[in-house]
Amino acid sequence: MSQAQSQLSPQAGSEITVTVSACTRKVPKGTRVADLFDPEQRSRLVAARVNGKLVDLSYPLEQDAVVEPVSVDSPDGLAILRHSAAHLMAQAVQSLYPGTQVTIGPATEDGFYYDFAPPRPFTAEDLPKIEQRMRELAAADLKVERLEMSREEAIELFERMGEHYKVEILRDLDEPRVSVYKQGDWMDLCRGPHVPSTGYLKAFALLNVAGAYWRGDERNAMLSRIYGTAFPDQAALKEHLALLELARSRDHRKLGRELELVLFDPRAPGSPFFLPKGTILFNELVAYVRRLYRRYGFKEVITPQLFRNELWRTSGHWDLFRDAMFLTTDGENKTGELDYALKPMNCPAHALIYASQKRSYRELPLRLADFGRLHRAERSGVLHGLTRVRAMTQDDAHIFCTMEQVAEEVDANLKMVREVYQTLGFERLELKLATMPQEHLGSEETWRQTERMLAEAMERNGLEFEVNPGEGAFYGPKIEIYVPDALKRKWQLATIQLDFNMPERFGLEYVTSQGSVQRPVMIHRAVLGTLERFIGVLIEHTGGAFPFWLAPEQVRVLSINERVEAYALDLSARLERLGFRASADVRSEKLGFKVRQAELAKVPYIVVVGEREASTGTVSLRKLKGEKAQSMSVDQLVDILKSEPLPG
RNA sequence: GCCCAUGUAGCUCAGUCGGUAGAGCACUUCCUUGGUAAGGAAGAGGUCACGGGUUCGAUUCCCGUCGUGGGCUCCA
Repeated sequence: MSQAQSQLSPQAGSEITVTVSACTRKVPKGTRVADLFDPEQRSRLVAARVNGKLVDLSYPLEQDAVVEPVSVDSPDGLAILRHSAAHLMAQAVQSLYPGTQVTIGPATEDGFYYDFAPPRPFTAEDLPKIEQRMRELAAADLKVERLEMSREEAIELFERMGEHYKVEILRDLDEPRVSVYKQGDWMDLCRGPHVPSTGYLKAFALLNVAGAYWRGDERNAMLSRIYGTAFPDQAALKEHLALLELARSRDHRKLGRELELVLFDPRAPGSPFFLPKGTILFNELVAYVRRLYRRYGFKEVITPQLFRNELWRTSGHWDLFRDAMFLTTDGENKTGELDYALKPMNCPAHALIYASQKRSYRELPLRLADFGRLHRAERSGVLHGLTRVRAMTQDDAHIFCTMEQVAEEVDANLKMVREVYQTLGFERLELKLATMPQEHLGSEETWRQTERMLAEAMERNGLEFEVNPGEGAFYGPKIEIYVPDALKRKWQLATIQLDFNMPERFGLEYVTSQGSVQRPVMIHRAVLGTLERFIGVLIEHTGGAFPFWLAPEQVRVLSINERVEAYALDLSARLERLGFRASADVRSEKLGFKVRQAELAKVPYIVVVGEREASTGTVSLRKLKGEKAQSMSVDQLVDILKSEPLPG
């Protein structure tokens, strides 16, 4: 600690040159970063970059440097604020629950967490108490100090404090010197930087508790994680909490039930029932993809649900995917051996179709599409409404093509993906290249080569992407396409994957124009991905107000009284004959009540008819969320309905 | 699978410091025939998730199972 002190005292007389915001000036050696800024500027600063490296505001400048301020409003600044909030929480927790060890506590994309090893796991009831203590510690405006020491000193220090996880982290570190942050009497091993004092933490909230494994490995101890978030000011925090609230109100599990789209029953965990309205949504999406298939040259097939294990041994699923497969047998089988399995993927079935006849280069690319039902034995703890299921339907297809055709096929599928998401109202796509995982089939050389092909395809199409190392499927690398929804959450839906292994395992071949025999390449791809998940995301994205072509109920005719019941029923019948999903609400309820219910059901066109309309053959149209009702003839209404676009 | 929480009417939730239960909405019937987000009345509806244990007695306390939720891990 004495060394830390001495670093802070400037050597009188010597000067260094610093550049701040393109202005260069001389300051005494040892000047603290904070002193380069006037108090007004300083109030929004939480840290600085010195020659590109993030440091505390108390950092003493020892040599010439370029200094950039890091404001709390910048992404870096916000992350620092949240990291400091995590420290504040840890301090509060340790003061309230003695015997609790700290582990790690980083900032995340929209908040922070800290993993603790407490004598007893925390529960939600602990949060208000911790939050209150945090407020007290923030109000005390404790100075946050950075201490530097040797690794050995730190190990000794944390041993003494009984922080065994920190000692473990220290033992794994390479650096000879480490930093420890101190606020009040509380200390934590940390790289930093941090805000100058706890008073900077003005707006934070603790959100939930959860279990988490030490270092993310399920063989390790289960720790107790507390999630929270922090913002520069109360207004921003409130806004964030409001967004979380909105997300809750749009939860597809809630809306799915309220809008009578889906049902879950404990007797089929992870397996949604699609109710009549949900089935319309499902089938309309499938119909849309089928229209695209005609345009993009896919041929649809229907393949078996259940296969003998021999198939899975051939495909490689038996070795690498068996844990996630439902194994079964038939009632005649006396051996008890589970010799069949429900398919978890369609690809082996399509390989069998390919292999069922001698193939010529003239047939390629052969694009086989399949809406087959897949089953995967997802572990019970991961199931989540429609977005994480055990029974699923993908808009799955496998393209068998020559090596030379791969680029064109990947391009076409990227195009299809962009078309679909634009049509469905998702503004942006984020792409990732998922590379060779630990468990994989095929040589590393083939992997690197195919990874390059996918990267080049994205570059060729002017698409930016990140690399997701080790996240490829076991049979090949993939382009993962993430879609941010209306609530800024990201979902992986579409995917394009290259596969050189499956063709090998199934011995797939084609005859070239020269008469020689070649192995085709297989491309796995899905656009909506898993329909169940897609529908879950779409429900949350739209809040249940689907575009007209997807709306389970497109028009509802509301009668004002019994005298116009026949007119209302005739009208809805006529619209149904024209192919629209129409219904009539002729109950003896007040109009306001019927309007309310139709609005809550998110019916896009609400048509009101009373005696005025019945006598003139007109309707009063109220569009969902629409302002004023409009009067028009039935033919005009039909024209409006007919003008609603049907994509594809 | 693991940690924590949780399971009361179709839905959202009260409640019982251990003596087998209640509201609102929805549902059924009746009254009401109303002009753009909730008209009124009556009725029906529950093995308090399931299985054990403690107890004179368990929906309530304890244990287990299953489901659900928040995460971890995995992945579409």
